[in-house]
Amino acid sequence: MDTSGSSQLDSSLQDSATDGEENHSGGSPSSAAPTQVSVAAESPGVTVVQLSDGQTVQVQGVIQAPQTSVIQSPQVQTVQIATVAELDDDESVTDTHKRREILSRRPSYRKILNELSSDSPAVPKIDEEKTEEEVPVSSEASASVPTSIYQTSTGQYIAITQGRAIQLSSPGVEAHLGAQTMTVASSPTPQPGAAILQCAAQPGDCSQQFYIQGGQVLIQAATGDLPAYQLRSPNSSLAQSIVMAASPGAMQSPSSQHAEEITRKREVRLMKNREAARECRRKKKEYVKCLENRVAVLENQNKTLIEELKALKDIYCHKAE
DNA sequence: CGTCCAAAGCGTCAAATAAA
DNA sequence: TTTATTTGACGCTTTGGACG
Repeated sequence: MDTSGSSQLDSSLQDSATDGEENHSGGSPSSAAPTQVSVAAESPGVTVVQLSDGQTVQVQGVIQAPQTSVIQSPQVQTVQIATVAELDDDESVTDTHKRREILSRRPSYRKILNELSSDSPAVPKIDEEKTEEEVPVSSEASASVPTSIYQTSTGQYIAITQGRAIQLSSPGVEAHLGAQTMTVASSPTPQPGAAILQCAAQPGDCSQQFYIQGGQVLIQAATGDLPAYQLRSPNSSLAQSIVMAASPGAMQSPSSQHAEEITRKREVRLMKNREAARECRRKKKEYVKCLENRVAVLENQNKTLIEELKALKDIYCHKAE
């Protein structure tokens, strides 16, 4: 009777967790070893969670149990905890500020998910640099056979051919006329000095052909008139940001070069932030999924415990009669 | 088929926080 | 202290479904 209940609890927890995992590509954080906590429902909508190290936190609004839990189990419930939402209202500030205060106190998704995955090597760490640009795609129309094809996050295709030619294809980017020179500081390649990239317009289409000295790999490009790129050495996974040293075609005066420098820095900053925002949203979605999984697990757990309690009450009342 | 609307996504800014 | 990173907020665009 009671054993069936607990086994059902285990299986339901497992089912719920694996159901959620299907949504994650690289493995769910919820598959990580759980943090040992004890849970007590203090007030409706607020759950007080005692961590194993004695720290007490409040989790708000995860479970809205219709009944108050009355089970005083001798054994500590083990659940996984994803985050702590510390919600201290302060009437002395404006609503916007208050909201911002609350939200800004929230730990980063990166930290939360890293905590969840810290004990499970199968779960990839969040801060690991993703190399999704290195997913090969079908070879495009190129005169020489490309040895590597990369897709940037902006949808551009970069093909590196055997002859050290880098072809950048993007429907949205106009071809730059003339040659572009990019300087690379502290190149990891054996080649001394700066790497030179030349960009020549392809008359037939909007693609660009880059010739690179030193065998480095262009791995990322941004859309826009003044893109920023990353170079990666073939024998090193360490990417380095590079910048356009000259705008296409024209030599410039120092003042306009300064303006160009400012514009370029801004472009690089915007591109970085763009990528960061994208990544942040991805983390947030993952985090929300993780919480939803946890809600499902805890709801199942609550339901099972309520049923168990009811059964025990029945037995007790039967004996008393 | 065109219009409306809600949801989702994206880029940017700004503030908070972390790291150097 | 300075610089880099993270993330909420805001406005805009895109997308998909409902409706006439």
